[in-house]
Amino acid sequence: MTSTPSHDRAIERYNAKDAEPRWQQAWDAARLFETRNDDPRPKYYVLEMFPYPSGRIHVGHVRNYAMGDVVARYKRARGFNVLHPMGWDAFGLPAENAAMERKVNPREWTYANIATMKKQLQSMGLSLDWSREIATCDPDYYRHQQRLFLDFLDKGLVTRRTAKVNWDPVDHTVLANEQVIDGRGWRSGALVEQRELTQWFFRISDFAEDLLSALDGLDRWPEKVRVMQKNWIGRSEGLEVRFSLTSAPAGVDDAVTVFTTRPDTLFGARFLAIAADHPLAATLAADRPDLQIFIEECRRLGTAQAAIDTAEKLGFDTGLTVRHPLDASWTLPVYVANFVLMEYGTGAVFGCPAHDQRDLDFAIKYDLGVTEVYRPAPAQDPTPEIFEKLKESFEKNPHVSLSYIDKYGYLNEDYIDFFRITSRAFEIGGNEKYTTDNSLTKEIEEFGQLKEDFIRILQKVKEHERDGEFLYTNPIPGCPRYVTSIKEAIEAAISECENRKVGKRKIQFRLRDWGVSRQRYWGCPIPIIHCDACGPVPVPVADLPVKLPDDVSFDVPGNPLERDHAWRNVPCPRCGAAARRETDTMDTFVDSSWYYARFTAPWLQDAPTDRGAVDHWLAVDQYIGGVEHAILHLLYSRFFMRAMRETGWSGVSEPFAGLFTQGMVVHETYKDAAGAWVPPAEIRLDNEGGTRRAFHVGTGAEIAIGPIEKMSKSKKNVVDPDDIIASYGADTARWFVLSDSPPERDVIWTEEGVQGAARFVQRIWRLVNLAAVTDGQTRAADAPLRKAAHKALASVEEDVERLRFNRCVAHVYTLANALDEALRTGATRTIAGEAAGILVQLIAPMMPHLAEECWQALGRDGLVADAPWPQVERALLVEDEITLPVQINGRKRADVTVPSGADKAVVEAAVLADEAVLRALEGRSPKKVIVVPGRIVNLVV
RNA sequence: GCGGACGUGGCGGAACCGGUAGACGCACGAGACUUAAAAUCUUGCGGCCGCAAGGCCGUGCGGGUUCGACUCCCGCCGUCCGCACCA
Repeated sequence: MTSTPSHDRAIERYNAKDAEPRWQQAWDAARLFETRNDDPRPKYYVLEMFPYPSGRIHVGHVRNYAMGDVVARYKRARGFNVLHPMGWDAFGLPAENAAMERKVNPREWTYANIATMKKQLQSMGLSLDWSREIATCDPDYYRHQQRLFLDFLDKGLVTRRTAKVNWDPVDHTVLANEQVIDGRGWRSGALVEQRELTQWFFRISDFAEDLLSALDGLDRWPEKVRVMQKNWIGRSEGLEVRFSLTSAPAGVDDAVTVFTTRPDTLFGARFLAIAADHPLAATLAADRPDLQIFIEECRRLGTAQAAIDTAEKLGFDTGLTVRHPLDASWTLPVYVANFVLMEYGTGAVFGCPAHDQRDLDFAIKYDLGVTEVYRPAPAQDPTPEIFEKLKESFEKNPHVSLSYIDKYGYLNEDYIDFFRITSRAFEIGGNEKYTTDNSLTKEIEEFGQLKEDFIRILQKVKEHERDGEFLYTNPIPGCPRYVTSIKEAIEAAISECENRKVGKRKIQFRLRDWGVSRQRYWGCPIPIIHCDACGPVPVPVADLPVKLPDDVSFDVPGNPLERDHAWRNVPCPRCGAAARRETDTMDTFVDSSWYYARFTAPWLQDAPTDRGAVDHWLAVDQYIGGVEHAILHLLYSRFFMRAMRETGWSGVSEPFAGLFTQGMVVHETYKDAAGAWVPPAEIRLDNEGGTRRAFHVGTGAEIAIGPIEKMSKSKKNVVDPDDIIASYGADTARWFVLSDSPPERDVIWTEEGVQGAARFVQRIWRLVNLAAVTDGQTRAADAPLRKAAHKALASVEEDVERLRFNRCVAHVYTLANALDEALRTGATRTIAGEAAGILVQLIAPMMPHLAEECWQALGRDGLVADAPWPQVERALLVEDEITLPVQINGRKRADVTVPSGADKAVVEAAVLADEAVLRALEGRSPKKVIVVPGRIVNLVV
């Protein structure tokens, strides 16, 4: 007997509003997500980047946490002891801005936001261990950060020095290099000024080499992020070389040191250029008003960036000259130039106009001349006669062609092609493809038995392709006149300079130390007391935390800590004399650099971490967050783990073994006739006849649909998760953000999409309820259903592991369709119930509340959130029969069905007996039959 | 300028290691149920030709390798992202 899913039984609609809080309470009551450190099961640490408590969560958070929750719930079902904590990145400027604008206390404002957002997150039904919740603004958190600071200081990982810093005139604070984007503050957008201040620095550059090389081991990080960090660290190898001044003015070094990655072009040097901030420039400017003016101008233009491309290269001739390090008879003029950066290398460069566009521009402008060092080897195309000769001779005897290479000294594309042809002719390549570079390498690897000569030719081809060939017109001593590799020349130049003691090999990094001092109130106080006699003295560990004062006012701009004399004036811990607290607080990126480690034992009172817990849980197995933190947060955290290792607080050095950067949630924009932005909540969409139109709900006026953009308050294209959860439920919202796009790409939030998700929630509910009571008797319907269930199960497993949630969603739909079909064709209750159970478990990580409700409807015991993951029956995944497409000359002409294990001969016979095949062959007999077992058959006629 | 990613129906996307292009969803069309609507169900849905069977074309463009190319190679075009006077 058959039943129609929708009609024969009245099933109440699934009521998310009622069910969701009920199941959230059930999970809480069972303390399901509280994780114990001593649990013997294998650990799995899944973490999403913790939010800043700005006020309310946004859909971006929903997407981020939904993804993390899928992983957490799945891994839990797979038998892992999962750590999935949540906290608050709670220090930062918005709290102070709110204090100034609304006269609220930053602490109260922050904690109120935390309360709101926590409620919102809880309404999403996330499997979080709230017992480990931390807020970085809590003294119980930042006291340990102060301890780490002191320990780092003790180990020499923190220094204090005067430095030119990026000053944000709007936020009244210093910014790290990483926080200056296009010369503007990352938060305020104000043009950054340069100021000279005494600052605390974390010596991240001490770890530059390790931070760089360890990137290779982070194979579960996106390539993109690794490349960005690699570029940011910016390692370059080269030479530091001294150009001695012909006559040094009093009070300056008698030489200018220059860093170069191209010492092989030293003999192309025509001038020396130093930065406007170079000490030599400063000294000279003391009694040179015109130079002083020039330097001022450079500074003004310096960070303005407006259009560095169009900015003219400007120089100022100091009148000084230097001697060439390799030939004292050469002298070169010294310029102050606006394109030289004091922050990189030594703040001085030598200009080689022949081989650098920028140097050439400068040399032309100031008439400094050009000396050529390299000239490309002359291109000699082989005449057809020569080519034929080569070919012929190779065919006769591969060795002969060597003499041609020696004789003509060139290798060009034709020649390379020639080798491909000839090598195939000799059947040394077999079926292998010949591509330019890889295959040549492969060739060398695979055919190691080839005659040495041949290998030599191939290698020479490769070198040619990589470096070109150059004639060294003005060679460095000890370097051949003719080079195939620039590297060779560079090496020669470095050894020559080292031999003559005018320079030394140098590895230069772009990465600078991390300045952490911030002239702000709402941050972690730096635990230092300044004493006139003793200098900066660390606060004794016993006196921690240095707590922020609570009663502060923001009536005047600037840092209220500086005005709080009661807080500020304290005796020196060393000598007891009157002293002052450090009033700077730490960059908030410090707070987020180790919170994931604190989560492993957040209850500890006396220490930042417990070594056992940290070493057990770290590295985080799966970290998920926005790509905007690719450099700042992720690099700082990597530094922090290393610093904590040095100070004994951790035994690991990489915090995040797996990293995933999810895309944004974007939305259409809407503009009314007056050009004002209209929020989606006020829009009614009409899709009549496939044409999308938007109307205002209130006025009915047509609204223009604009481009899809990142959700922003200014364009009002924002949807509030609370509204979505209120009208559709958390599961619908979670399902939608996981469903439409691959997780690393942006997802477009659409009303239609959300409604589709909501419909599916009801459909699952209906199907599961029908499966629970179906009285079907058609055994034939059972087998395909079981097969479909286990196929979906296997596919979801694979795709969750690879975080391809959009594909998981598709597999679930496919199983739902199969269950629907099976119910309609009368599958038995046992099998329908089993399949429905699998379906429920598959959706459980994504739509946990609905899954519980369904689990109950199926009469299963306990909570699905606590149920072990079902076992795939591999036998069901194997088909008995398989339908193979048959191609004739690469075009599909027929299908044949054969037993799945059939060997080639059987398949071939079946194909050649097939009617459709015979018809398509039109009496021709195939020249060749290609059978790819289990895949395809192709007949060549 | 340097580096990276991407380009597939009306839309989001799928297609494993080179083996039936368009899974799954959204939107849309036709139909059923309904007084009606919603919900639900059935069905169609890359383009062109055809009543149909079927055929031809089709994964940004142009070439190539292969029995066979969205996938590999060469050369273009376009979009997005990151870095950018880095010596």
